[in-house]
Amino acid sequence: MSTILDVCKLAGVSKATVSRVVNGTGQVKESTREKVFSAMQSLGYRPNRLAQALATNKTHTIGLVVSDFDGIHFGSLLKQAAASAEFAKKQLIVTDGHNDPNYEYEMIMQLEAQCDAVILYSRTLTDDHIQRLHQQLTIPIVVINRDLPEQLFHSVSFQQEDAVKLMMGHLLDNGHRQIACITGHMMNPTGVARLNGYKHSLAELGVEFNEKLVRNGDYHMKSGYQACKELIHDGISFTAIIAFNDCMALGALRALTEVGIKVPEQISIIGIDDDPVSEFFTPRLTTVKLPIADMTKQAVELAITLCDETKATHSYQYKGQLIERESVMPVK
Amino acid sequence: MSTILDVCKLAGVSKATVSRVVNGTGQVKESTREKVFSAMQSLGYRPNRLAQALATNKTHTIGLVVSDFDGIHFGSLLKQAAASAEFAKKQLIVTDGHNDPNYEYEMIMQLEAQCDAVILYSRTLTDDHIQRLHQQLTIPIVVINRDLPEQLFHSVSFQQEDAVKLMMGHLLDNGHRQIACITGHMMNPTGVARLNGYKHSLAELGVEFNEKLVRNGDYHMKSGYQACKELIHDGISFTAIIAFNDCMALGALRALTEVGIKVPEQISIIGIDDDPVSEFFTPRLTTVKLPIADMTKQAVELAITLCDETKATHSYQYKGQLIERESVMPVK
DNA sequence: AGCACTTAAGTAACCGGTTACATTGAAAAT
DNA sequence: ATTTTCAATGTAACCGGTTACTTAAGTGCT
Repeated sequence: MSTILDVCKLAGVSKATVSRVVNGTGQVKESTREKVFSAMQSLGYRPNRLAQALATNKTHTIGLVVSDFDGIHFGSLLKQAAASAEFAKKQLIVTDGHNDPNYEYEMIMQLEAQCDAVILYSRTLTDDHIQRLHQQLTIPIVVINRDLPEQLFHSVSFQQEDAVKLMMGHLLDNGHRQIACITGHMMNPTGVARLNGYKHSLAELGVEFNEKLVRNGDYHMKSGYQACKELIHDGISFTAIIAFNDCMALGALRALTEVGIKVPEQISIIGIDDDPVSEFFTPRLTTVKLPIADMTKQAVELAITLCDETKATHSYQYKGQLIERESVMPVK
Repeated sequence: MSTILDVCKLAGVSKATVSRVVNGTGQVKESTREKVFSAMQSLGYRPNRLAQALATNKTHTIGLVVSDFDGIHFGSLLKQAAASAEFAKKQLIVTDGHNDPNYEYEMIMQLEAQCDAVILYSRTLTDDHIQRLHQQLTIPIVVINRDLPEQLFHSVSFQQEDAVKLMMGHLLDNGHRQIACITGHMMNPTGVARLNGYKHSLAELGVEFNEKLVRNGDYHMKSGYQACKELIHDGISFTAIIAFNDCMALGALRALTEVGIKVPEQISIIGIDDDPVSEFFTPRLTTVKLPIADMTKQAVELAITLCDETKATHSYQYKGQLIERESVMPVK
């Protein structure tokens, strides 16, 4: 791996000159430029990005920190983040926090020298942690999918509760009153907000909340499947199922299909996410779209903007959008 | 962001001493160590990894280069890679090559100073490119999911052709002779190897190859759906479908379901991958497992090993494994 | 020819660490 | 008491770049 010094020797010029032609800064005589170029060429010289970063305090890298790689949206998030970063010619460093807020905090602080900005998709960090990060870090931080005290941070979030209300509204409009609910993890804000959406929708129509209709899932298909099996096994009566993501809805669909219950004729199902697979199941799943890719793209673009520009707080809120397909029909 | 010099001043010692206590190297008097520790503490000092990397020529980072983020396995690959790297306390830098071999080549060369090893999941780079990379790079490179001249490189690969033979064998054993084939991109080695598997299996049983039974797909559900619709529309006669991944198989399943053709009673379907969703469709999809997560884990571990150790060529080959579920039955 | 001004290139400090080597002081050995 | 030994620390070079400042060589103008 040749360094700038090798180029200097071969071209017979100083480091400064090589640096100038590499970066296209300052004045360099055409003939010198050519000498340097051909030296670089024949050595296969490539500037060491680490050294550049150290010298300029610009890394052209953005950090992505997630609480846990097993999170359900992580795949598409990472994919979109990688694509968006790449598009802007930034590198992406990926880190997870092992679901441990302190560890995660430390990881983020570590990234400071290595990134120009960091994107945080956390479900374990408290608001207080994030607050502190914001104060301590000299680089901007963009928080994704998290509702935070307004106007305090750069953030890209999703209206969780409203999205669930949209789902419930659709079910209620179709006459459903006994609506089973398959939740996600209840330790994090998303799960809580969504459950609130469920409860509030019920309350608004004066339908009594029935604990037996609520089952915990973990966002994976299997848990939706199991939750639904339990519901059936327990002999609970319901006409519709709302699941806190499409995967679990699809798992529930499978469970119903197995025992010969027809969807949507006997039971309606609605999910959230608009997972690409949802429209390939039979019946095609009705859902509320959660535009995680768009949100991620927005977050990365915001982060990149913040690398160079001022610090006025930006925040974007995304709303769910009902996608009617075939898994919901009016109750008989 | 405080530097080592700040710590020096506060603790009243030299850079060397601070470095020693940070790294636990050399001899340091206990009382000095404490002074330094408390200085670090009160400053919230964290060593600059960039500077460390530059000085030690150790980055504790591995690079992951893929041809294109849209590749079908990319999500799970990235997820597993991120998790494995994290587990070994390495950072991960992710880059894609825009499906352009020269750009990709350049990206990899760029990574040299930033990583201790790189993992390459490429479908555009030629063997010759990889050969050259191997010669030029001073860091090890692990090639994943690619069959290369034996013993030349570190690699983790999958027996593509054999896997398809496994699928075909299962269909043929069940009496199928008119087997439609939904392929993937045919520009890359994987697609070609798989199609060979299809052809050779047919040839071994003396079944004539019929071009009309072969349709190109792009590994996404929609393309499987469309390919199947075309097959039906063209009035081609077949008793089974083999698809070059589960997604397309599932798309085909959907297409058949839509037109009222029963799977597997009328038509059998087999896929490859063992996508997590496959067992939630009805009927549950019979498939051949492609252990992409295991392979990725292996590749990352290999890469990490190579960071420190010698250079004897390692290569791992994975085989497909038939997972019989419900989408294949004997032909009538 | 003499002067100011511009262009082209070099010098050296700096980014934030590591590390080979030198130095110091005290304990151990003679 | 003197020498040896070694633990503890400092000095300075180095990693591979960037960049403010300086210097040298042209160029144009009177």
